[in-house]
Amino acid sequence: MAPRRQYWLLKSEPDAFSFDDLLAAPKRTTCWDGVRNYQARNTMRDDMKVGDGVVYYHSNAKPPGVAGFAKVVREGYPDPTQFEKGHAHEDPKADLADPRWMMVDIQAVQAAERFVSLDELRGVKALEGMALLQRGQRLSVQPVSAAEWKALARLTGVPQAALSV
DNA sequence: GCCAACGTTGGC
DNA sequence: GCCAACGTTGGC
Repeated sequence: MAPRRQYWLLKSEPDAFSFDDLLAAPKRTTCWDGVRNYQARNTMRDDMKVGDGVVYYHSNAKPPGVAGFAKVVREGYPDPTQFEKGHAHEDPKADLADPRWMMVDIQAVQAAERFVSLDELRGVKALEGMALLQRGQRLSVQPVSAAEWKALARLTGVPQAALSV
């Protein structure tokens, strides 16, 4: 039996790497490096599987919101930037033999037909319980339920079929 | 630029 | 192991 597909939300600052940047990337794919939070690391290392759906969220944007959808194309592996001398994400305590920070690769699937702002998300009943909308939630990698995924597809004007990759 | 919320660090 | 100080996130 095929494992059940799961869904995740990844935050990115569009000034640094927007959904359009992902669409323009080779194979519309990027590695999700730079995450330096243990909970987010654990999710990428243990839980994100090839084929899982990814909601691409623009944070620190005007306005913040959902810009598109992607999928996981490679499961957790060491983030090389932790070992790069002078790199902004270098971690001097990281051990080559036992890397501390992990990342996944994601590939763009479909841009939102309509960008849906955080403000609008907050008004949607079906999204009440969404991790993103909980007070004090700052994680850059978060779970999304199947029901939330469906609601987000509807809100962004993207047919379910386009996302059932 | 402000600041609330939260995570990490390091002295003890 | 506590907890104050500090750093970061991210909406506003």
